[in-house]
Amino acid sequence: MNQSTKEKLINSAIKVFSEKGFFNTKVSDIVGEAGVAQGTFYIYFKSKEEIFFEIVQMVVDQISNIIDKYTTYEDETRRVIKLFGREIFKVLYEYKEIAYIFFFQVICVGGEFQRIYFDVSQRIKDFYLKKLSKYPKSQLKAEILIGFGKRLVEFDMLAGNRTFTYIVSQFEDAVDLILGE
Amino acid sequence: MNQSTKEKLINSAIKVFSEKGFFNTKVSDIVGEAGVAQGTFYIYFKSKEEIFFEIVQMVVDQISNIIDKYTTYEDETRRVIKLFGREIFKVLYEYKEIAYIFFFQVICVGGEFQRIYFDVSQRIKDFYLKKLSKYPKSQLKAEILIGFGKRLVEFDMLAGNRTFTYIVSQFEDAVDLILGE
Amino acid sequence: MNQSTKEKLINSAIKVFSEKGFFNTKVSDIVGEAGVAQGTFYIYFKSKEEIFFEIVQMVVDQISNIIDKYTTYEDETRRVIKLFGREIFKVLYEYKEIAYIFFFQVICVGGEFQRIYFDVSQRIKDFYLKKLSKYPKSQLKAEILIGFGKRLVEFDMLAGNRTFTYIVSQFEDAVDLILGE
Amino acid sequence: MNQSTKEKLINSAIKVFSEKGFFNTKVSDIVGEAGVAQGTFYIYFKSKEEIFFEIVQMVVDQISNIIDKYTTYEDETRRVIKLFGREIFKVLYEYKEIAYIFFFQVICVGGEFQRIYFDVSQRIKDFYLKKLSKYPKSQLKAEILIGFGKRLVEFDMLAGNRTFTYIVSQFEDAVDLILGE
DNA sequence: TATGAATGAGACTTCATTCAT
DNA sequence: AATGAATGAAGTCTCATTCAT
Repeated sequence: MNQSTKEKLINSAIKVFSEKGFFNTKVSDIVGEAGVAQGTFYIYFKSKEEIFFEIVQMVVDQISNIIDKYTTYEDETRRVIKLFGREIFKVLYEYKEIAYIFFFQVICVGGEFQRIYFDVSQRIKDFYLKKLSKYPKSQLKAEILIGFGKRLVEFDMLAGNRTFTYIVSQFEDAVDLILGE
Repeated sequence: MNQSTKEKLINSAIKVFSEKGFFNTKVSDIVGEAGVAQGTFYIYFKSKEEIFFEIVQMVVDQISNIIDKYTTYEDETRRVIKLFGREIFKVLYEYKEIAYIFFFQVICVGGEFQRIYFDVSQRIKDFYLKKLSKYPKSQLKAEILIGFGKRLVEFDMLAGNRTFTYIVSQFEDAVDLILGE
Repeated sequence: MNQSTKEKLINSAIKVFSEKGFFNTKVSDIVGEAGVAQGTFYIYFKSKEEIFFEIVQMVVDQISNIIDKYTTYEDETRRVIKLFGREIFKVLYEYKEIAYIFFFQVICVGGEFQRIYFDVSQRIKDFYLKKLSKYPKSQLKAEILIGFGKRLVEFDMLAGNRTFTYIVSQFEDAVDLILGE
Repeated sequence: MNQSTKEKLINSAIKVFSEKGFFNTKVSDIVGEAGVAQGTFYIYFKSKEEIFFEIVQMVVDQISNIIDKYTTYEDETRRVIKLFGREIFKVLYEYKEIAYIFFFQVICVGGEFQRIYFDVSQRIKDFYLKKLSKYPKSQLKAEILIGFGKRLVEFDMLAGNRTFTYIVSQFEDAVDLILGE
């Protein structure tokens, strides 16, 4: 079956938002890219904010799922964290454009989006904290891991365009360094 | 002496940009806050971009100076890095609103601003790299330090409103953890 | 038997027009109320104007019939006028929503509708004139009766929601006052 | 001094509203008539509703003043009512276009405007009631006078374009007929 | 007949920028 | 330098109407 019109709009919006940013994107850019009429947009979305929200929600949901999955995953800490990281990076790598939007646009849009961003961030931190609870300086280590993870996404994956393998190996090296050994 | 009109405009712009973000700020907000007429703005700035640029340049200059200062500063690595960090945090702490703009707005505006942002980031990384050149895994350690530093600024200083002392002590702990001991 | 689709549309349109007015009513409101699809509307009506026209025509026809009936009705003037009034009020009372549309919406829509409105008004006036032709100041009395009748409809029946009996008795009192006794 | 821009807009709006009605008037019609740019409209008025409101308020104020003036005016009832009517008609005659808007547009726009319309109507009725309080059937007579007055405005003055003298003499005749003699 | 997604013209509104004073 | 009214391009959004199924 063909892509539904709504899907076409979502995909076009992802493309355009990631190219020009939220504020520099006009609804006319999105419909132009999708090849539908201006009015069609408003059948599916109340506003530009709404389609942006749906897109952001996609990343948030994916990340949430991974957090949930590994929160209850029983294994050696170091292993769990590495697997968790690998999976997060995999999703973000696969949906780079959406990841770009999430990491580089969400904060600026303000309003509820800022909250969503910090919320996800907090949940990742809580995840690390829980896993590291038996380690000394768990708080500090959690912060370092999350800071480095974000750095990897923003600079190596999105801006630097490094390979997935590189990202993951960097992360694993960092885990080893921080957890000792 | 009184603030010059241009200074008034810059200060108002800093306030408003940091409250509402670049795109949600109207020139009329800036002049309203400054208490001058709409037209006066264009005597001092060619456009909204230009005043934003001047503000961004203020942080960039400060950071650049600190980088330059410590690049040629000869002392034990760990000490240099800690002093460097302390000074960076001090400036950002003092000019929180400008820091907010730099960390949360610059990337979204796009165009040359994105370049400026990554440029500063790169120079800090080069600084760390140079200082850590004798350490094993210097590349990784530099990345971790910079990622954690940014995390401290964004989450603890700007979003979380922690004290300056807290920020600095966290940073120093991280340096010790990462450089060993 | 079931209401035909066209009847459903007419009835829904009457409801919605009388609630929101012609201009504030969307075709989507009408079809929504009727429970049919948007496109169905255009099978039965060329445009929003056309369904409005059909509705207006319903009142106009009813009033016309009553005028015709009493124009050739031979009896004492006072009696004829009272009976005529009673019957007009009865129809309007029964179809309050349509009456509302006729009295409060038709003039604003402009175009041919304004003409229709003044046309009906003129015919009622002619009716009164004819019936009162033997009375002194027949012209003035006709005008007073028609002005008062309209007032009764607009303020007491439609806006004020008075009973049918009240309306009629007011009208009869006025007839007596104006024709003497 | 020249007409201020706001005055130009008000005058153009009066012209256009009275020609095409509220809903068929576009802001672009008003600014076109006034010879100013589209954006200029929004310096002075928040919306089309707002300029309409200001115009409606002009009639309401004038009528209110006349009501106030004659409410406390002591003289023979018949004389007071005739003078009151004459003055009301004079104002409406002088500002026919605004009167047209008030009598033929206000009801349709809905919302607060409907309330304003019925409010004025009620105050005129109260005025008549007070003046006629010593007369038998004062309620009925008040209603008749107001119904006829409105008829005169709508059909003779606005639609029929009769002279001011004609309107006033009709009204005075009606007063005499209704109050006796 | 009936559907309802799609269209696109056209309205409203905002706001960076200009310019005469 | 300073003003602030005016501009108009550009964007958002609505909705009557069409049309393929």
